[in-house]
Amino acid sequence: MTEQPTADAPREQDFLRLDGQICFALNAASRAFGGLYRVVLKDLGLTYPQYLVMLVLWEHGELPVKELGHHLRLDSGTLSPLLKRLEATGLIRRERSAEDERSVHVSLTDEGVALRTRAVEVPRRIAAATGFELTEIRDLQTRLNKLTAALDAAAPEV
Amino acid sequence: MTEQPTADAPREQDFLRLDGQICFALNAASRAFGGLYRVVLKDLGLTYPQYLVMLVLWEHGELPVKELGHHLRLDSGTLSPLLKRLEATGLIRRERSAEDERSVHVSLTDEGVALRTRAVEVPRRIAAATGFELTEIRDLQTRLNKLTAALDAAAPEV
DNA sequence: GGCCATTGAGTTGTGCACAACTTAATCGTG
DNA sequence: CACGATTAAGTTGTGCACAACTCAATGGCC
Repeated sequence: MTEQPTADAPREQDFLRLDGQICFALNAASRAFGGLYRVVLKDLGLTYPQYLVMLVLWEHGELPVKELGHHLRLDSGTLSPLLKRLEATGLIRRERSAEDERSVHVSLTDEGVALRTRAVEVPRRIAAATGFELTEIRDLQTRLNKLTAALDAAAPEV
Repeated sequence: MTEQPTADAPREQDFLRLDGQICFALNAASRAFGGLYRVVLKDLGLTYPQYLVMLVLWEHGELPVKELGHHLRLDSGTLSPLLKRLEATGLIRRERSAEDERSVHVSLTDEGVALRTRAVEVPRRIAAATGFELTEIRDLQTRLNKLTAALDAAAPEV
């Protein structure tokens, strides 16, 4: 591995510079989005993770917690309390499955279904705020998904 | 604005699909990185946000909390307890400034300085795990920084 | 000099992420 | 059928992110 002090191959000491860390750029962008969503979602009475849960339910309808977690990459440790809060606000129902008593099915209440019509505004408001072209967004998204897949694949062997 | 059902201009109902949300891709990638760092940083006894603080201190030396927060986009509400934990592990010192008693200066202990030699491994192990070319990483990073800047600029007016 | 707005840290409360664990239901195999 | 392994959800504990707040120090301005 040849390492010369160029833009593409930084010197040894540069590896620990904060502004050279892709993860920090990712983290910062993610939090910046969070701030934006917090403002936009306030009207709907949702936090950002709660909004993601609602997206999945609007798209797929009733689902066991396990499936929900698969879509969102979240485990029951995160979802259980979050779903309880959503149930408390009256947007979803949680019911033990009759066929398999281990599993809990999550479904939308009428109120939860109704919220969708108010939520269609959200993506457009967010997209407008980024000021990015849609093609650029899609491209970025493709790369990020590739990156996530690579990280997931690498995780077990690190 | 013309909207036709092509790949670049999805139909109305597709706007609420989870897999169409750039923020989710970002969020997922960020958490996937988090999992990787958790494993790698375990040896150093650091969490990922603590590692970021150490990066800034290794790069800039002694800094007031305010400056640290500026680099990391974090406020005192997040930093104060985090810095206390780092102080408790003996990696940093926190000292009230003599010139301005409102401000607290954060500096590295000998132990904190020494940790750097063990940390130089981290970025390479992470980079290896991504399996991405360095140029691709840099490109992605540039776009993310642009995105973050756009979001920050948009935030006040949303 | 006196007064008030501003500033920097810290505290409190809420919610999320995740590891480690518990509990109960189900499955598989002899 | 019995019994150990597996599975799904939930609980507990730690740490981070952030809003809203407190408190003390500072600075500006009359």
